[in-house]
Amino acid sequence: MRIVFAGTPEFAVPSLHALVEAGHEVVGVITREDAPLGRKRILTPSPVAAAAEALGIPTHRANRLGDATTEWVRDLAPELGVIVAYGGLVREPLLRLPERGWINLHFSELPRWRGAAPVQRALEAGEQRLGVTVFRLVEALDAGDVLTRDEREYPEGTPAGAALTDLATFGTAALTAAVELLAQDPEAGTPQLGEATTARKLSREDGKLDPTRSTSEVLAHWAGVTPEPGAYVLHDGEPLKLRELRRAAAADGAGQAPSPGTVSLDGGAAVLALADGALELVRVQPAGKAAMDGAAWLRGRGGSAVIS
RNA sequence: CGCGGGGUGGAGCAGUUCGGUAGCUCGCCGGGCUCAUAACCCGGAGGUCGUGGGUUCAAAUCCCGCCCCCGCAA
Repeated sequence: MRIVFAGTPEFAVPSLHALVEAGHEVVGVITREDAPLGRKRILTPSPVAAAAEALGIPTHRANRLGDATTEWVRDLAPELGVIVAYGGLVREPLLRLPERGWINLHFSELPRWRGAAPVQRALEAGEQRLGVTVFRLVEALDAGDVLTRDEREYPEGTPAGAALTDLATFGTAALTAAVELLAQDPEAGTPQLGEATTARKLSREDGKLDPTRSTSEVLAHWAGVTPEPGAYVLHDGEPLKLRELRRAAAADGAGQAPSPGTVSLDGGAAVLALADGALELVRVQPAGKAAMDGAAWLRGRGGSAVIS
């Protein structure tokens, strides 16, 4: 099929590759404009732009899908539009430009977690069974008829970054299957059933963990915001990023449990006491410092600390 | 010139305000104790204090330049 593809970050790249490998004619790629990256603000093309160039596919870079983009797409005369994590909405008249419309690979089991950060929000909510849904794009956000779906289980504490990377590849099967489906039946699709929830974009404040909550809750919260925007707690009023966390071996029940928020050395590991258990701070990063072992950080603080 | 923190044996820190013997918690090496241990005891190696210059009898510490790392912001 003659396809125009829209996507931006790393986890949209496997979809682009899958379409090409499935033998489809990807005639153009839309991606966000090159953005200044890092402290040195080096202007960098998006991962999808880089992938498209490597494949020899012409790109169109825009931060909004407006008239210029619509004209560009019109000239390509695609049969189908495929969008994966582009970072912007497709509206009329661009939406109805391809004969068979647009489809989107979304990283949740729609109608749950519509929006910008489905994997992060699902993990944050403690879900470990994550899904992908390919659906037809309509004007309302993530609300169109469903073509294909799939799902997969992840171990507790799987960070969002790792889950997303995995789903990005896992989801390509559902994507290419959906394209097949549309090739055979242009009217394919079934309405989304069930209650819709929204996956709001994460801000930096969303990364603040609460040590007064349960071990499961804190671990799920950590997983949802790792590596972006990054989980942190406060120590002496300064943020302490928690790069790597895991459940600590159960302490012997005999001793009095330290109050939640207390970090102490236990068998060479930095262990954070919570309401109903403890987590090991495997790797931490104080503000202004490079990441370091949790135990090393704690030793440099005299062997104990209190965070909030 | 966006704001800010930092660079001290292998790791993490203190020492810098107010210049005057290189310190702490670990790790490492050797020995001891123990049924045993990430426990304990004894001993040891390892540092041009990021870098270049300046001030001084004397600089990790004060002054100036430069390099590198990181947290924010974008």
